[in-house]
Amino acid sequence: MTTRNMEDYLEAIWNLQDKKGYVKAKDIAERLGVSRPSVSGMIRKLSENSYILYEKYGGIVFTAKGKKLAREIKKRHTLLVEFLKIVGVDEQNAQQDACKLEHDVSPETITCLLEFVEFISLLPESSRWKENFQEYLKKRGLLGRSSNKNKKL
Amino acid sequence: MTTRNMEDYLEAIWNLQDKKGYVKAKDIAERLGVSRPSVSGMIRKLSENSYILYEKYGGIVFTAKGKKLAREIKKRHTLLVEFLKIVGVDEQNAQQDACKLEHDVSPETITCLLEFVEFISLLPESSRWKENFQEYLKKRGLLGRSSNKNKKL
DNA sequence: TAATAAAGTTAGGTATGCCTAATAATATTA
DNA sequence: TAATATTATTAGGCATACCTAACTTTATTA
Repeated sequence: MTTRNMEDYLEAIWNLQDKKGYVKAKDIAERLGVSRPSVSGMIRKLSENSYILYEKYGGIVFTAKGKKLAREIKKRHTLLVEFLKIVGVDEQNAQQDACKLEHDVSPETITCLLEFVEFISLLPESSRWKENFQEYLKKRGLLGRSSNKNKKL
Repeated sequence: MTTRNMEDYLEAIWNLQDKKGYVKAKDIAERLGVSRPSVSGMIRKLSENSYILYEKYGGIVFTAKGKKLAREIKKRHTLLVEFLKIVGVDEQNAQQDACKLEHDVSPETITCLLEFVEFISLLPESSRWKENFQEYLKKRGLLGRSSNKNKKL
């Protein structure tokens, strides 16, 4: 099994690979806000569990297993962000929350959220669902804020 | 600050208090699927942090601070369950997922979900939003299953 | 009330994951 | 190429949270 932390590292590695074409321990550390020794430790662990290939002082490459998992995590993340935006969470918060939530959503819930997002996107223009919801949020003064921290729970 | 674990224990205590009128370490252990020594440790911690009042071999009582937090956690949980059910997650999965998700949702997202749930419940009968969504799910064969584990991510 | 059972605590150990300080390897550049 | 700077690793420790085994306290009941 993978821990939430292993998933975070895998996702970070995936994103770095995507963005820079290669992955350095130092960059992982920066991205996750963690010390380099922590990264070293996790790299060993991910390597021992065959999610990545690694040799000391060498480069990091996904195994098939690791790639598959990283891709799933990434998809989960993207889906969550999409969903959160639909219900009115702003981009930045959506990104942050997705990172935290993505470890805990069950496959059943993932499926439901996926269906929900699709359903909304497939609604005919005439339904104006999104517009109505946005209207509703606006009326309640909840749109276009960067934070609602002080709102009632 | 509270850890995710402290929150879980506080919620368990809240629920037991609610259901039985009193709280025994043994019941907490059972509810959380954890050993009695683990409960002892956490009780000490919660007590040291003034969430509960406790004396060795005695009863457990919330402080004002603890009660406030426990109530918030509980509300968060209820909201998440409500929301998950709206998007088609079955009761049991909704309960389980809510337990895991409730620690990570930001206040802003909580607010949005709350608005969403309210918005849906306030829709006029004529909109038949829920029915349409259920219809959609049914067509895709996703309703009334106990699990969708094998569905695509 | 004395023996037994149930509940709670302490002691000691495991695993994850983080940190700083010190060391080793690789890269850079003088 | 030799000195320096960068990057990565190991060593040693801290905090959380869990466990089992042994012990203590409280409750039950014979």
